[in-house]
Amino acid sequence: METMGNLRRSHYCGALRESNIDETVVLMGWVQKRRSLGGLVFVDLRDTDGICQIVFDPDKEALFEKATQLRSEFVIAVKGVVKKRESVNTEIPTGMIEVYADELRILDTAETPPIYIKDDDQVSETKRLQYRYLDLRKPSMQQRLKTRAKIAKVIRDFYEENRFVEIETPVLNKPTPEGARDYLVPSRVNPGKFYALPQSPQIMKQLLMVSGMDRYYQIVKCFRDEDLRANRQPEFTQVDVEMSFVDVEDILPLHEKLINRVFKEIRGIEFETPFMRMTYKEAMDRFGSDKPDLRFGAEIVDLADVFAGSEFKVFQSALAEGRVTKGINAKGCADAFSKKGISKLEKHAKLYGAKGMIWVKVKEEGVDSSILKFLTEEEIQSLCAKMDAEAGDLLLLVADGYDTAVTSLGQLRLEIARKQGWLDPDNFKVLWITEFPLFEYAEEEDRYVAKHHPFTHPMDEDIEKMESDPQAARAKAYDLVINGEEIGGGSIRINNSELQAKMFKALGFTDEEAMHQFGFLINAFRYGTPPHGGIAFGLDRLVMTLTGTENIRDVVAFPKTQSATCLMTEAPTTISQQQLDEAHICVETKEEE
RNA sequence: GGCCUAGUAGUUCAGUCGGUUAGAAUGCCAGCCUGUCACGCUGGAGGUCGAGGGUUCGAGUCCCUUCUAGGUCGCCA
Repeated sequence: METMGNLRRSHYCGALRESNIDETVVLMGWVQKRRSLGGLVFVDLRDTDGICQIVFDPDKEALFEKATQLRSEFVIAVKGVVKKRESVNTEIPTGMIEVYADELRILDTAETPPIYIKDDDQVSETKRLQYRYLDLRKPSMQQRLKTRAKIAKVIRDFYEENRFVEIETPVLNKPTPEGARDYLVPSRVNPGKFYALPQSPQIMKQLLMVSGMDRYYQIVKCFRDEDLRANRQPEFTQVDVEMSFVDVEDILPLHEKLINRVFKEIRGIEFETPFMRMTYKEAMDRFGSDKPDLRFGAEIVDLADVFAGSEFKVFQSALAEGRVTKGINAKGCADAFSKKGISKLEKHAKLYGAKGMIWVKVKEEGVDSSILKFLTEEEIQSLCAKMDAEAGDLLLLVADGYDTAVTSLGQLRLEIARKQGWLDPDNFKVLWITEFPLFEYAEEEDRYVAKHHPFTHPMDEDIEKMESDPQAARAKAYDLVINGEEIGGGSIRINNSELQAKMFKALGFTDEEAMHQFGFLINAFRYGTPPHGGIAFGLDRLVMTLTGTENIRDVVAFPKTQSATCLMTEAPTTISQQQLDEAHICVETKEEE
């Protein structure tokens, strides 16, 4: 085995160009590929910056012999002279030149890697996660991690310029029964007691406003012990922000500047300001979602008028029972979905609670429909007019409760867009969703819970409704949505003890319960609290959007599987009895039945 | 907790109605090859068909159970 000795890297592999011709360089990296032509050996050398071709000439006998021993992923140092290539490779940036080796040191050998180390691999997620350190050698993975770091830097610079102070908040916290499940940490010195890892630094950042820190930000890990999704990991990174003496109109414009700065730096894109705003209600009405994807149309249309006098039972009973009839127009899709395709769409709608789905195909020769025999000519005319339908369009209708109808139609809209390739990853549509409901009814608990969190300020004109009509009370809460993904969200907080007490009461907390859970915050608020509010962005999702990937694992160096395990380290694991004893934990093992 | 998909060579996959010794590509190993860059040519090695049980003369294939990975609903204040 050889060492670097006095050799030191002079250039990164990917950096060499024709301007370096005749220079003597030292490169270090991994053997991507060795091509031996018998009398000539080529090596593609890879480092974090790119790939460069090395040539070994048989005239230098010992060197040549050594080069033939090279295998994939050997780590080597090469000293040589940059020369213009006899035959260029236009596929790579360094394709005009190559390095004629004078010296080769094998710094480490390597076993044959269990997965391919190239971007167009087809290796399963399981293998990639098991050998993550090899997977991360791929240029695309390195690029995404670098982009992630750059995004974080742009964000830090922005907040520093705007008088924000980055402050670290505790990782070991008081557990909160509200909200997501906590990850718990036992305290050795306090037998039987537990910390919780932060779901978000929410309360701490509000206390920093009470402290007079004025403007806080932090790029911080948060933890939620909930089931995973393509865009959800149990630990994730939040860009967490809080500001004093502000209202909604101060926070949104400032963060439009931030988003524009990030998109400009990373993608060269700037959005028109102010960003589009849409109320929660409008988003639900038009898109059946509080995170609408505006890259395509097919908006939800209310069809109550059209079928007011319908003979069709489903529409009749819908009308009678206070349900709604709504539809979307999938432009030009009449021929895109066969009987089977439409049946799949209906199945998709049913996933979201719809009891059924009606389809209408508009064609030159007339309409075809699953309920054709129930439709009068007048209704067809009226339907087509209302939905702006022309020949070639596919109309999908759902008659159901409001929530089910708009949600299932909103999901159908997305499913069709996916199938039809309407979702251009390089087309960005950004908007704010505002005026979220303050409360949400939790059926299993039979009470109202905070839609955002219990410190969210109601809209000034809706304060009365907290008691009189909780369902209708709106909050000073907002989400930033890009291409159907919730990128961030926040709210103005309550800064008045009386209003906070009213809020806890509306949520069904007794004074004792409120004091027990949030006493320190309630106490803090007694000593002068500025009006304040904030926002938090999901850094992982922002990076996903900017790098055009749909899976959060692509932007996290060492992610967890869907069952929240790490295939590489095999965390979590059982621990020794000694560790359990020290933590004062007794583990119950289920007996085999 | 529910639903859907997948699990066969190091890797990615094919494997028909249950029937001979489970195939391909790629990777790997060896030999040949002086301008390759998906190098080429020749040859070779490589399999607990995720695991367990069942049906059958016979199971990669059918049935049951289970594990793992992915997607999703619930969940994610």
